[in-house]
Amino acid sequence: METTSPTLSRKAQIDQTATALFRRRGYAATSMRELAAALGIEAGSIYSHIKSKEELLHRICFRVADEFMAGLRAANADADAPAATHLRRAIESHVRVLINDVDASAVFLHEWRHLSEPALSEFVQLQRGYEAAFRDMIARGVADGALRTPDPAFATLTLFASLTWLPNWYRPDGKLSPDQIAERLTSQLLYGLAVPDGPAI
Amino acid sequence: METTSPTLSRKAQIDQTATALFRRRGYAATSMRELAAALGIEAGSIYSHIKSKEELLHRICFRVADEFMAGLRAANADADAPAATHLRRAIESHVRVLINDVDASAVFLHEWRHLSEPALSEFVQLQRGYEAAFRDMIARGVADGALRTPDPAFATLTLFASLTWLPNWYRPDGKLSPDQIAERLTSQLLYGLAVPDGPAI
DNA sequence: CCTACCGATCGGTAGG
DNA sequence: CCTACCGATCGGTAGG
Repeated sequence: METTSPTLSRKAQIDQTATALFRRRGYAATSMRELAAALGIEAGSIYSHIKSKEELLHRICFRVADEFMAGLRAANADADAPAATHLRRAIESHVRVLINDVDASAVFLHEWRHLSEPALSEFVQLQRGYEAAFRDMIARGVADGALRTPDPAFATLTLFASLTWLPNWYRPDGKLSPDQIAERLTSQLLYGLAVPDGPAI
Repeated sequence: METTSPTLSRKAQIDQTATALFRRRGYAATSMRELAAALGIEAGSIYSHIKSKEELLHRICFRVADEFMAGLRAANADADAPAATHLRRAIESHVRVLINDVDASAVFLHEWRHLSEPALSEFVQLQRGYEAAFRDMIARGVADGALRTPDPAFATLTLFASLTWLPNWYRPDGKLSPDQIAERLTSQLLYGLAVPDGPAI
C-alpha cells in the first residue's frame, strides 16, 4: 500500500504512513491495525515506537504549524518592505509549506480537532496568531493605500479559504510549480476576476 | 445538550441532532450512544426510526446537494443574462443555502467521504457537475469580456475555496446578513484587494 | 517485532 | 421506547 524509502527510520516510516492514512480516511476512522497493515507489521508492534495514536496526530499538526510560523517570520523579516509585499511573501511561503508536504498539510488543516487538551488549546492559539498576522498585514496594506477592502477581517477569511483549499486539489504531478501557484493565487486574490473598466456585473 | 422544537417529528429531531454532532465531532467520531444521549433516549431506540448510522449521513449530504443544485438552476434560468450575472446569482444562491443550515452544510462539505458505495460515487458525480457549472460560467464570462483570468479552472478553485470555507467562520449572530455576505464575497472575488491604479505589489 | 490478550466501546438486533 | 444482548473491533499492554 505504501512505498517507503529504506533510509527512513521506522519511526519516520510510521509518521509518514500515518499521515497518508489520516489524510485519506480521517484520524478517527483510521485504526492502528490499518496503520500496522500498511507498514507490514502487527498492531502491537507500533507501540514500541510510539506511546499512543494521538501522539502521531500531535506530531503531524505541530510540525506543520512550526513550518507555517517560521515562514511567516521570514516573510516579515524585512521591516522596510511595504505591508503588501509582506503579504505576498507570506502567501508564497504558505503555499510552499503546503506543497512541500501536502498530506501533512491536509491533516494539519482538517484533523487537528481530534487533539485532546491541553494540546488542542495550544494548537488553536497558534492558529489564531497566524491568522491575526495575515489580518494585520492586510490592514496595514489598506492603511498605506496599497490595498482596498471594505472589511479587512472578511478579506482575511477569503484569503485563508483559498489557502486552506489548496491541498484539496493540488496534485504533485500537475503542471504548475509551487511558485506559479503562489503567484497565480496572489494575483487573483489581489486583482480579482473582473476586468478593471469592464461592465458592471 | 440540544433544544429541539416540540413540533419536529422524532425522525426530524434525530436528523437535526445528528447533524449538529456530526459537524462538531465528525461522523466517524460520533457514536450512536452519544446521539441517543443528546436526544434523551437509549441507543437501541434510535433504530426504530432509522436503519443505520450511514442513513443519517446520506440524508444530510443529499438533501444539501439538492438545495445547491436547485439554486444553481434558478441562477441560470434567465438565459438572456450575461454569464457574469449568472455567476453572481449562483454565488448568492450558494451562500444562502450555506447560511440557511450551516450545520448541514458543514457536514455536506466535510463528512461526505464517509459515505460508502454506491452513494459515494453518486455524490462525487453531483459535486463534479456543480463545480463544472461554475467553471463554465467563469469561462463564458471571460469569453464575453466581462471577466479576466489567466486560468478559468484555477479561478474556479479559488472561488470554491471561499465558498467552502464560509461555514467555518459564519456565526448566525454575526453582523452581516446573508445578502451582505454574498455581496461582499462576490465583490472581493471579482474585484480583488489591490487598488486598481495603485503601486505594483 | 510477534503472540496473546485486556477491558471498553462500537453499530445494530430481538423481544417485549 | 427500553432491556439485554450480539459479534466485531477498538486502543493499548505484558511477556517474550
